[in-house]
Amino acid sequence: MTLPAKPIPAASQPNGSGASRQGDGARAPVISIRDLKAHCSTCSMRELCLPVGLNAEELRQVETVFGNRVKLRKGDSLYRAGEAFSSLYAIRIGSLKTTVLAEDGREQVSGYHMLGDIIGLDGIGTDHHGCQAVALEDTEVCVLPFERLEDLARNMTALQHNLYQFLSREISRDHHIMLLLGSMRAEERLAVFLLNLSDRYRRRGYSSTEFVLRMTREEIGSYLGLKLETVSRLFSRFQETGLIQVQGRAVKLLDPAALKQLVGQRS
Amino acid sequence: MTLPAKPIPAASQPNGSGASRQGDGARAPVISIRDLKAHCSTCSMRELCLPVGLNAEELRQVETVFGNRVKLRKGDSLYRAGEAFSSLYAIRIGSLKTTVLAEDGREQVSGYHMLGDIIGLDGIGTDHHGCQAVALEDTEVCVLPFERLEDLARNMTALQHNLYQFLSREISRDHHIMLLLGSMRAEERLAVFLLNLSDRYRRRGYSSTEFVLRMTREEIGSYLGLKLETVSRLFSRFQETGLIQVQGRAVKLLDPAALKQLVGQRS
DNA sequence: GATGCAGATTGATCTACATCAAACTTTCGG
DNA sequence: CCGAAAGTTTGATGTAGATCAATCTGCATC
Repeated sequence: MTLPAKPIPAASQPNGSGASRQGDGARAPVISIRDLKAHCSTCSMRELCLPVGLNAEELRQVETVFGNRVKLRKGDSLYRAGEAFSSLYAIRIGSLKTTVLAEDGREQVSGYHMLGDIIGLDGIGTDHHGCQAVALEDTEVCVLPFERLEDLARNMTALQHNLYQFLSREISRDHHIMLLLGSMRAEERLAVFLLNLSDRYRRRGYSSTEFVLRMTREEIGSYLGLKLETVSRLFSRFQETGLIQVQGRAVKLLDPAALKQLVGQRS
Repeated sequence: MTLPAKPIPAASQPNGSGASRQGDGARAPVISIRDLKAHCSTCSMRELCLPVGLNAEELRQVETVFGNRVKLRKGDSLYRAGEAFSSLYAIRIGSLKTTVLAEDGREQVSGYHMLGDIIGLDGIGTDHHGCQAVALEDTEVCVLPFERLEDLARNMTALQHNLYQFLSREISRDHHIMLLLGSMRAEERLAVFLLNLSDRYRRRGYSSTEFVLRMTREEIGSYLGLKLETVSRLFSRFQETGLIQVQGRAVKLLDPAALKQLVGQRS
């Protein structure tokens, strides 16, 4: 099931550039690249990430524990379902999808994660990753060895609490996706998806009305419990009715209010 | 939105008896009933619950923190969405459903919890409960004040780890429900539901093939993203094909293997 | 700049499940 | 023990979204 590890030429591409497509699903080795140690104090995601609310001295301590960074190219797996769990990962740059798979091989996108997000949380309970994490573009994550995180949390109330909060928020998010999957029409699902992205981009200081989707129609469909054709049709319909403007993966929300209103509407 | 609190006559009914139906959705006050303090050391759910793996001395400490017990009658709410969060709850006797609700009022069952389960985990992240918990029968829970739990966890590695694990496992469970809601046919969903119950009853020492459902067809449907009529038809069909035997809420699994095989099958 | 291929769009048709409807059964308060 | 209400079953019909299929578009590689 697991492809052989394939080393990545260290720091071959500054992230965000037009790095060459890899897309072979290679496993990303956890490599420490020169002095690319995590530096939370200067990280732009400081206020959204795990160390939120820590003071300078605490930040310094946390940095000593937050291990190396890992670079991923588009299509690389950060971890796979079933692998031994040892670390959480904080996304510094880029984005990943996580997918769960059923016994019969069916696969479903269970999450769409962007910078500042912590992933790998579902591995704590069983000591094995319960899903696969795949980079959707060139991506960089900080490695957070969980045992050391636990140790540190014991003497740092704020960090301890942040950890509980991150886990808990993931649960809340999942509950809302369950609501979406269980009781919303296709149209509503896509609207919720777009509004959620909009909100997350806004909180990260990016435009909340113009962004580029990192997932294919098929991946979005999988995430929303729909088929790719349905997703495509909905994008077209939303464009026709003046709600959005779409050009492939590039989306512009023209009328977010109307999009919001659409949620919770009868057919 | 919140109904006025309504006191419950203390310990009017030994649990499990034919306690009179209440069903008015009354709010259960957190009452401490005489000396009904939690006693993990003698609790039958010790091995499944939060204190799993603690030694005798640790257990003793935990007991001092695990507050009072609360009794609920069928239909009572343990907490409601939006209420301030302060405690987790460990189910001692009985069962509860949790429901999330969308802005437009739509409600969906997000969980079906039985003895040994810890509920309220989604409140940690926001300091407010994200869902409502309603007793499905006469039920008793232990109150675990979260702040004191956090304090205790700082000096008790095993408890700290258990807490993280419980949170993480809830995430894994939710991911699997997302998989179910997003990509399984109605038949498969009900089969997974029944097999999951079977497994949970087995691990609690009850029969894994004969049990009584505590939810209505409508609640089961809501949980599985189906309509009550569909659930009812599926029960009938499963009975016709000899997979199960149903009599209202009483279910007997006649062929669990076939039920398992059904999952992941094309139409 | 040509070529190949993954991804996207759009149309026609099918179907699993929802919806509407009616009868039946169980539960529970009085 | 009766009657109302809640819950369940079963049938007839409707429909949102799936499936099948064909074409189109963009972008990565040579």
